Amino acid sequence: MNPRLRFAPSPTGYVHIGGLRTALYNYLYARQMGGTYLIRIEDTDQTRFVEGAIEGMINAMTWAGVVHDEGPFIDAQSHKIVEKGEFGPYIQSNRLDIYKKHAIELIEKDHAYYCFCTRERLEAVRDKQKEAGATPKYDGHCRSLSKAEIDEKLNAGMDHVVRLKLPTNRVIEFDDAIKGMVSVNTNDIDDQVLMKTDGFPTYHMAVVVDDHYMGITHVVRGDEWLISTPKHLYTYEAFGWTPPQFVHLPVILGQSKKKLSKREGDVAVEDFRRRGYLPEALINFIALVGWSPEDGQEIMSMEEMIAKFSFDRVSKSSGIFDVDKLNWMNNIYIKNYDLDALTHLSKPFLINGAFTTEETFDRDFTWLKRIVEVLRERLNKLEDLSDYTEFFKRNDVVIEDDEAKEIIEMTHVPEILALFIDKMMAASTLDAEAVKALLKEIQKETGHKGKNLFMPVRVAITGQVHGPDIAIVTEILGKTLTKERIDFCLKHHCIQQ
RNA sequence: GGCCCCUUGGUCAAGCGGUCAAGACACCGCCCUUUCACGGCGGUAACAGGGGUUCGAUUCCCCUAGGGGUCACCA
Repeated sequence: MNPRLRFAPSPTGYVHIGGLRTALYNYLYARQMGGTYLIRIEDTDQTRFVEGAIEGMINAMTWAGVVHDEGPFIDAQSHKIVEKGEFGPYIQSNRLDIYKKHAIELIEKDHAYYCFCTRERLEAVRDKQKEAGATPKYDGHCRSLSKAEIDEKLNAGMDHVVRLKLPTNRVIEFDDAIKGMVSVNTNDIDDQVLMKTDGFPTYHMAVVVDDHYMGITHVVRGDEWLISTPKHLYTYEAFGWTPPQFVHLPVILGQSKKKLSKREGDVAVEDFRRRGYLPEALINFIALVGWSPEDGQEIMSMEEMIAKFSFDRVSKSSGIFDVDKLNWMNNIYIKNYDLDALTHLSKPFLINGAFTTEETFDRDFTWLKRIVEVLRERLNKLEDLSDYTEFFKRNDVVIEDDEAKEIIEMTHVPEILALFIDKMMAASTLDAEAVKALLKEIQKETGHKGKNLFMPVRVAITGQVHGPDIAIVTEILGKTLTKERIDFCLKHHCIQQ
């Protein structure tokens, strides 16, 4: 059978980093098996729908490189959502008739029943159960209504839901691809609401029906669904359908060992994109939270992950999202990225760092590329470009700390700087090599060398005691800017002899 | 609280009865470097606890503890 997998998000906002991993694992397996990966939108809760969320999610997934074969896509021309694939509609709110028809089928087969209990009554029942120290559970009030009673209430137009009619005291067991054998007694599960008062299905109804009709062979989803799987299994049985293979993924926790949440920082893939994480790095990293390949390789392309992925190497326990390691990995990708492409990706941060503007970017491209080239090895994320180039934004030189202050105040500094300016202005070309040669000359002429020579120049130009090779910084700045800065420094920070 | 799942260094993780218990991130040294970063070399650091089974348990079973999930007309 041709494997078919799906990622089924609710359009309630952004794509959570955990959702990205779920989608990725679905994708990796589908690709490895030569199967199909599709996206289905689970928008059965009208109250939680967020405008534009579907588009946002599709964009985010596309950016990450986890691209689906079927489901909703954004049309390049109209920017409207269009569906591709034979198994649609892929948006659940467009499938209401299907769910309704199947709910009725279940009722007719006596595997589901109408329930007319009001929310108030249900709440009261729950409260009473809780008070008595029992587990809250539907009390089965409407389970055995007579045909006449049901018809009467229905005809009277009473609000109702449809509930699954679970058998009592039956153990439902299944073999999860990651967790292994899991068994739950139906006595511990509720008669799940399948159809809501508003005519929409609940998740539990919709997944089963959709996964069946969309030919889903492997349901790969978060751990939070593990407990409700027996309900789904029973529903498959009630319909007489063959259930798919279930694969429940461990959750991703934040640094505080709590479920990764907005409170702890970035959780949306859009956030990582905005900070200048490369999609290849983010994907590579997130794949490794909960899975590792047999050969232990850590840096992997999508193709390599597709080749190496397997569910039986996915961890059973939850993992912590370690930003330090993500940063390390992102740096590796940044260092090895195609320089032209990386420079383009760096555009917003270069603009922010005041190297260029929207208008001048193309004109300055070669120069900007050089900047990215010399800075890339120290970037954890493209966003850092703004920090590392902070000093370029100013026309004055701010002495960073006491260490820098001590250096710039040394008595021989004005002499060196004056010489440096003279020689620099006289130079025909000012590339890094020329600057080095020129510093060499100063060394010969003044006798100052090593730290005593290089550091004053560095501090005079940048105000800092660290940073890229000073010759390269000079090359990037050019004659005019370098001179301006040194002049400023001589005037304001140096002790004149 | 009931039910279900999980438990190797600070973190990600190899391991699937016999290993000096890999590797990576982070951290700490040293080297490279006329700064920083990169890179190279090295180091600190773990099988939650208790019972079994076995010639032998990190590995299999049970109990305890801890963590997580779930108990909605949310997904």
